[in-house]
Amino acid sequence: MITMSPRRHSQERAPSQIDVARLAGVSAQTVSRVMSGQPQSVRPETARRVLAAVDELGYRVHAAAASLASGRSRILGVIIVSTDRYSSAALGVGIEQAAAANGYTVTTAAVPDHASSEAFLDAFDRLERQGAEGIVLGVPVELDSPAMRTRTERTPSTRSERTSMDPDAPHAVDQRAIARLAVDHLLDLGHTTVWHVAGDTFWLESDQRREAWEEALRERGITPPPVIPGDWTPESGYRAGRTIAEIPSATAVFASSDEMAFGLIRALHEAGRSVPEDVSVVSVDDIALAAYASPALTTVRQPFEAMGRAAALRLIARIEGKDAVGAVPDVHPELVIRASTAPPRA
Amino acid sequence: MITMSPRRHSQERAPSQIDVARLAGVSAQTVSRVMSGQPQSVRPETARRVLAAVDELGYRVHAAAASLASGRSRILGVIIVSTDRYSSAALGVGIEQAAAANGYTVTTAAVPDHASSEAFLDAFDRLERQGAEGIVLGVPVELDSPAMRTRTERTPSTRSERTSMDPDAPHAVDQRAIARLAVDHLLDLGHTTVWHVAGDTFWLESDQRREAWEEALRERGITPPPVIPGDWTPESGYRAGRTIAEIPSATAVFASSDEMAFGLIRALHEAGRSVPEDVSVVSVDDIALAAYASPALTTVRQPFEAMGRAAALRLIARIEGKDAVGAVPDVHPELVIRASTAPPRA
DNA sequence: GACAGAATTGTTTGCGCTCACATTACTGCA
DNA sequence: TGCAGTAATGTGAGCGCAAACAATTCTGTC
Repeated sequence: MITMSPRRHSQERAPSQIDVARLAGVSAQTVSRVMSGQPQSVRPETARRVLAAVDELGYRVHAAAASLASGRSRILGVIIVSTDRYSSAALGVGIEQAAAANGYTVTTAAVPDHASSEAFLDAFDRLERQGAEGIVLGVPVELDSPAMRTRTERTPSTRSERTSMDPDAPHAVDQRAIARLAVDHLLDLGHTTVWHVAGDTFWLESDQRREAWEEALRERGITPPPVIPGDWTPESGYRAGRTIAEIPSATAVFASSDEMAFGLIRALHEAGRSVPEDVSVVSVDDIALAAYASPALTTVRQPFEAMGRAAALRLIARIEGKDAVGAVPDVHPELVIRASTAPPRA
Repeated sequence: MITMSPRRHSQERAPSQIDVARLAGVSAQTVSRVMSGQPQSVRPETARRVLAAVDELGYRVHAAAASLASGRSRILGVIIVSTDRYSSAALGVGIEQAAAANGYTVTTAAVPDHASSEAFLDAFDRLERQGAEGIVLGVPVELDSPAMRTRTERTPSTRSERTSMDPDAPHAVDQRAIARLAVDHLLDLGHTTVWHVAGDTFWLESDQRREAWEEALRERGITPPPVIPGDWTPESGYRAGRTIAEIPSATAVFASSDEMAFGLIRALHEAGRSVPEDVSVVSVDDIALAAYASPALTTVRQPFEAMGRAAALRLIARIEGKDAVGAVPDVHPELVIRASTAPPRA
């Protein structure tokens, strides 16, 4: 049996810039110039020779060395919550897309849902240590603590949601608009009030939607009914549904996620109340399965991929000090009317 | 207005090992020893002084420099398909978990679904350039091409699925077992045959399940009906459902994903065929919403997180030349019986 | 055909860290 | 008390690359 060193999986040292330079008959610096790709001052003929040598040797730039020498890593960090939730996944896809399109790599640090701020700071530190030039905060976090403050001053970061601090963050969707779209739709249908199944209060979005729901109701002179708590999951939606089923006067519900709407509707059906005949339901997200619920969900779509792309793009622009890195996509929520809403029974 | 350099977001250079060493009154090497954490030969008192200096200065190891000097990056690469599909997300969570637990960082490279092998090789190269010491292949890919071969020889990689080549890969779930679980359940219920809505044939799993489905049928002397194509999405399940609705003799269907089952059931209902009274449906995955379909889905659960953890763990073990990095979790599929299956009508 | 100015290429240096080895400070035991 | 042996720390070098600057080759112009 052949013994081999555990670490070296290649037979010999990987080719370096110098090997390429030697083979192409140029200096290492010229190789560097060719590899960095910019239409720099290298004669086409020279570049061709270098590229040929690169090809022959299978040379690859050593990112760590380049990063050390240049001070730039072109790494984007992403802090995500370790769930398989649709929204996180879609957000990640968008971030990755925008990063790749601009020559950035993304490295992720997952934290548990409801992570302590220590866990969060730790994730941040891990990304900084990796050399991340910017960090997308895909998790709710207190930015005002001294510890966070020093960090965000040091390395630029963007949250993927909009806070009350920067109400106009153009890359995050307006949560209040979401609630308003949902409530107005229900009210316009003729319902006299709208109940609300909130998302996990750990997330900023939850409160923002709840507040906007209350506000929309009050504006029409309606006193908001008590909030029914939830946590995004279908299970919590189911529990909320059992509560609502006991309230005969409830004919319209605004649920803060599609997944909760699935559970909610199931509970309603089990209690003999049909949707939308007895109870109308509007939810949020428009996941792939929303159209295949029974009944198909009327929901406020969030363009998650675009949100991810927008966040990454904004961050890259900030890192590079440019005003724009191509157009930052629009991230407006949109009401998708399907079959889970109807006018109240006469 | 204050102007500031675009790149430097910190006021001055980040503290380095030497700064810490100076403050603690030790050599840089000692700082290195303390930072690398192993219970090396450093007096507790010295370590304490170093740590205090680290804290005061806010020092962080510069991963790129460490990587350059040591030749080890402790980076795990992951190639994922850029969809928000539940399975990819959950797999990613598992990988990230196992990586973090072993001191590895993960960096991702997304490729479009149905990516060309060029796109795939490109993703691989990007990860290698980042210094990934191992790569998890979360995407179906031809491993036998010369280009892939040189790459996988150079840097260890693991696919997240099981191939026919290594039927015993202990970290990937046995797709044939999945199909068998589904088919046997249906047949045992008394159905005379089982129709199959396949997943996207781009994915290895699809074919493996289809083959096992055929085999299970033949073993009981049943000639398999034609395969109905699908691509994992609820839309494709819906199309398949319309096809099946036209076949009065079809009373049992094995759909290769829960999402397709949602579409399938919807189509069946629209055609006036009820589930499970007229048609029984078994699917695969057991996503969070499976229990909230109408009817609740009988499905073969795949432990995605565990699969991800297992893949990462195996890879790390390979990188470090160890036999084990803690226990590699079990990844057996499991039939979850809910409400979408029943005996055929008398 | 000579020269300024630009285009192209080369040389030197050091990024921040860990490795391998050298040195010094300790311990225990005869 | 002294010395071997070990524990704890320090020293020099170099990982692979890009920045800064220097040197060389090209233009085009009169």
